[in-house]
Amino acid sequence: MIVHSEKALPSICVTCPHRETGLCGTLLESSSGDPKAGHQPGWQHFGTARAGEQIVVRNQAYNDVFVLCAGWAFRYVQLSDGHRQILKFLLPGDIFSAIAVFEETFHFSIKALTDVQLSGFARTEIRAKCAVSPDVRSAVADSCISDNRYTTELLTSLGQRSAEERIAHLLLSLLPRIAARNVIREQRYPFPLRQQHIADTVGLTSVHVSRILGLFRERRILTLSEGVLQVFNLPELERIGLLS
Amino acid sequence: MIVHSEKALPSICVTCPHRETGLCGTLLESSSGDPKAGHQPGWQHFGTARAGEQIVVRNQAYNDVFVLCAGWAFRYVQLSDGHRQILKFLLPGDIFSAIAVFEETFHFSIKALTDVQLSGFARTEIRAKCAVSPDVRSAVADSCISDNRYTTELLTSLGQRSAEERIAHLLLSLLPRIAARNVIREQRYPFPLRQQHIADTVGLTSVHVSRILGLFRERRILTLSEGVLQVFNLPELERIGLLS
DNA sequence: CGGCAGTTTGATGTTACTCAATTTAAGTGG
DNA sequence: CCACTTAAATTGAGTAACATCAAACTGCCG
Repeated sequence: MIVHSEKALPSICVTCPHRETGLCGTLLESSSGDPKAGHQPGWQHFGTARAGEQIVVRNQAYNDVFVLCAGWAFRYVQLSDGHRQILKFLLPGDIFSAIAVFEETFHFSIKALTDVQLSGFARTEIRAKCAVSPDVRSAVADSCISDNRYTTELLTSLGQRSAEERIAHLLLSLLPRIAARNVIREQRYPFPLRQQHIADTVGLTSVHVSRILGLFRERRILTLSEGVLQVFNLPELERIGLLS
Repeated sequence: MIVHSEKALPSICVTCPHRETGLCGTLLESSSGDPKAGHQPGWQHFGTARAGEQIVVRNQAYNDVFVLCAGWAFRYVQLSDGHRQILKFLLPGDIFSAIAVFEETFHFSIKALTDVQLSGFARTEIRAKCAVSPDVRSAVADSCISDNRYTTELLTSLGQRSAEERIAHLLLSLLPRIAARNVIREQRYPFPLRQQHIADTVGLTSVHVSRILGLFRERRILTLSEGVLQVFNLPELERIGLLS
């Protein structure tokens, strides 16, 4: 049930910041024949944030639709008792939330996991483009759909699966997304999550996550340390985590 | 964090079937000045299903966008080992899935909880209307947004909350939706879910759900039997289930 | 009356949490 | 390069929450 097909890659903004040649993906391309025409000041901005910094505050109003250009971030909900549910990890090219095209406020917060670069596009502009360009429309719709699908999978994982299965499933869901953005050699994936992040995603404590990862290591399935996830036995990992 | 604001009521199709006067909501209204003009054969169909019947099969292609007209249904994912995750309960007026406007296949199944009546609108027609009418566009967007929001809440509930809290939260999320469609006297809500449905929604066993409901009954918070949910102590239920 | 689906209850088992101590890793400043 | 500090990961022991299994009970319908 893992969503493997990431539709090639979201072509939005992956390479744009600080590059003369950057085509800023569907959004900019669609605005006119010339990609650069999109880079008018006033409706598009670049920004950066340090690791750990909160970028988006839940229920606060924003006039921009944001896209992550570099680094990792994550959507989450912070509860009053200190608990935190992480909803999704964002990788370069991901829209913070496709819903932002229609709504001013987010129903989750967003925090930078690593140092990040991001772009903001004025909502009014995007809506205008949406009305005109089928490409933009379908880019937004696709993002909405894949969000929905992913959330559903995670929900199913939390509701019906054991700790091992949830963690395996989470890792499996991230592998293709990482691979789409990095050259992977010897099954070594750049992986900036702390065990606490995994715990907050799959609804376990970091202590328990540590134990499960220890098990995976003992069984020579994978190791996770120093920001690198190395997978030794992918079939076994899939056997554990590929719910269907 | 409960989504209390249901935007009055989705006005789509609540009253349409078998009624001369039925205005079939935004979709039909928008098509022309005359609501009845929408009721052309060929692009709109009515249907019924018996309680327990599966209406939509996951990953199967449909040409219609469905709306529930009467009765209850639910979205779910059936796993190979017999586990089932229920994603959302559908009440009269609910679109089966707003995503269906953009995609042919559903990433979940749908089953009738009670006997139901439903309408199908040809996707091509809806897309055409979408392009033309801002009302239809925003109706679809709203449904997409509220789906996303609801799924996120349930996810957070499963990931971070105890059995009591999850069940209380689920009930609280249903109350206003039921109240928007029924006259409620003495806090008695029509409530067709079996304990197994609750269990499959919040990721518990039906045995455990029974125990928790027993506790709630002992503490005079609520009773649930014979298709009726009666709430005695709403503030207490909210104290338990209103995560924030 | 018997049968069936759903609920309740009890006894027991397992999973995952909590608390706390220890180890490891990564800086930081001398 | 080495103490010192700090965040993260690991480990162990005890506990709480929830699952599992099985039996009994309820209401309903033929």
